[in-house]
Amino acid sequence: MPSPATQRPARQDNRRQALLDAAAALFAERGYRATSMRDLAAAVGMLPGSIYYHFPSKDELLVAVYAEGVTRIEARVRAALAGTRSAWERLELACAAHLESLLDGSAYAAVVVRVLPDDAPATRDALVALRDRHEALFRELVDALGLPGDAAARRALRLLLLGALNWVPLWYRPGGENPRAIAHRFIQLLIPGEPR
Amino acid sequence: MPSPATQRPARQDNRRQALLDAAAALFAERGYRATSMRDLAAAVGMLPGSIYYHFPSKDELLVAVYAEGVTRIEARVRAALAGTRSAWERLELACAAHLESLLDGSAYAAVVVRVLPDDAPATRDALVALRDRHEALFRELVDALGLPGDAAARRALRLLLLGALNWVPLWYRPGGENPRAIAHRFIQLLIPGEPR
DNA sequence: GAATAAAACAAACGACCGTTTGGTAAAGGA
DNA sequence: TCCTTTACCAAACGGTCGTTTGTTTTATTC
Repeated sequence: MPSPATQRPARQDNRRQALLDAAAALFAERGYRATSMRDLAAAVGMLPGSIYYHFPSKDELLVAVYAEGVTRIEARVRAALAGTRSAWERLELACAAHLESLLDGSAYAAVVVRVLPDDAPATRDALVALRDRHEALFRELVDALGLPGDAAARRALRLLLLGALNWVPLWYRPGGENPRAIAHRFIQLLIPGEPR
Repeated sequence: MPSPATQRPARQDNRRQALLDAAAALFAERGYRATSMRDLAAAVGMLPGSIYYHFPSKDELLVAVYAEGVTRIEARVRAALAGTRSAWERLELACAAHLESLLDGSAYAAVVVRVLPDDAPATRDALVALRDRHEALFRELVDALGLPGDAAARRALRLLLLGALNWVPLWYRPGGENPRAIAHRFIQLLIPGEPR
């Protein structure tokens, strides 16, 4: 018989989270290849070899950070959509939440757009699958707009928007417009039939 | 007295171009850090140390490739704009030319969006300056649209568009819509006052 | 054909890489 | 108390990195 949950060893994988956090910060700041296991070990105060008690390889560590990043972005976007609103409003809120994840948010989210799947070829498929999972959410939001045109047109809108959003970290400076304002501007540019 | 131009040593820097070409191809395909000087030397059939006769460092080599990439994209965009047309048509042609550079075109252009300025920190400023030079061209095109709204709105449109375009290589597959069609779809999504 | 410069070779430099191995202190259950 | 598991240290493994140095080949010029 399995022991009750309260008896589970509390000491298990204490530093795993610290490692993930440090890896996310370093990967987001310097990139995957520019971050060495020695950098990471120094950041959490252990020796390089000790990392391998918690993770089997650097690649697996990246996948773990990446998965956590996608999960966090998704959660933030879903939370922003909690109230039912108009389709365009929902899309704007999703964009704002996505952007906030990349810019204000934890380093995990930044890794998802900073580290390209080809940076760690062995993990390519895993990373792409994670990325697709998140993009499916935007597919729903765009489909809900009820726009004219075929599926290819909706796909174009989705890719246009996600590309623009994911590129923001390359030019964003904390002094300027905040993520919410940027999302609002982007959506305003895309709402049709409002010639003003 | 300087000798006439016809007497200038024709043998000067013969393989420099071959090196640049190979570097562009490798940087575009694998990224900057994933490409070693030994990979590059093997690609052009020389020994690693020989590269340093033509370029003082790997970083400088990247800057040279990057500059050539920006120059080629710019040239292609300007060529596409040769005939005078409406402002929106001009913007669409510029987008199509930009996309064709990234997708069909030489590897030089791909390096400009594949390699991020932070991948080689010492060259950051140089790469950013080159990128800005190219973006100024799009600033002109967007300003020429005569849109309502302030400069910040025009800036948002420019960054939205360039971000979306530069992200295309991450999802583009040769089988689907060609660069020209993608540019057309993107612009259609952005032309205001056409509710259909 | 000797002198000169261009362009490459051959070999190594020290530093750093991801990872492995074997040992060890400390905590928790029996 | 003994014993197992957890979590780490200490030290090294082979390999690759960007780069330097000294020498040699190759082409051009006088």
